[in-house]
Amino acid sequence: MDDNKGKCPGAYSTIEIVTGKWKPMILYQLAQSESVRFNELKRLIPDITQKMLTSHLKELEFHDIIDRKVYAQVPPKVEYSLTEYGRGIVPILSALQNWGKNHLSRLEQMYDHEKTEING
Amino acid sequence: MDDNKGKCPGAYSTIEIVTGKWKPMILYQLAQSESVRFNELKRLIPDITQKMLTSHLKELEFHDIIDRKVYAQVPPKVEYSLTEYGRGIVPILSALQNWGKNHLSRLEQMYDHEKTEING
DNA sequence: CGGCATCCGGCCTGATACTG
DNA sequence: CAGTATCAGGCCGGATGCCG
Repeated sequence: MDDNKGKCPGAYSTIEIVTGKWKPMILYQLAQSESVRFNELKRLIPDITQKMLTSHLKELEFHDIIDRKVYAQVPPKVEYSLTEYGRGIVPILSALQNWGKNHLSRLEQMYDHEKTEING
Repeated sequence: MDDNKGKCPGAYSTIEIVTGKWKPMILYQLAQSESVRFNELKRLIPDITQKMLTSHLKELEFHDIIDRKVYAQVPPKVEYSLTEYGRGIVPILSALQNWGKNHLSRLEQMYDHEKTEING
């Protein structure tokens, strides 16, 4: 990793890429299948707006994390998929998820503990 | 905010915690030593403002990632350190950093390649 | 030394309407 | 189907000044 005087550990580039309210879930969904169409993604992530989905997909494509394949036909068809490079992020997502799940159950435990104290 | 019927990976809780322009670096710095004082952190992260440092530290403390130890004395002294729990994040930071470094060197390679093509 | 309060600008996000 | 365009709001981050 970067030395101290270089101040910023390389984490930022990753965080910048993974950050965004929906990017982790987009990547997660893409990691589940070979390729996903635009509206399918929208269906898989109901709360996302088209604008956010589009812009995030664009960013991810720019960073060469995902691949965008356009079929010149009517009706239009666009498929998104993780690039070989993008698959390198999956383990990080997993780590994030594992930690997050762990964290959530920890929170629940603390909550239960509180309840127990109150009820007991 | 998490699960849309279990579809959302727990990544969010982690991202929420680690996200913030400076949090990764704060955690990184704290991971380097047993404990760090407020102004020391500010010195280690020159570009951060006091406000951001304070608020981020508060959030991290709230999430039980870091410990805040106040010495009732003059001049005041406050030390921050990773909690045992917080140390669980370090591997994630490392993964982030590794991927980030990889990514950066990849970018450099692409840049060099472009230059070569232009110059050649 | 280690904060907090206030104000402010910009980016991120979102709702809605339109296009090829 | 897969976007683009426009407008609006809210939160994040930054600068400055005050306090124990």
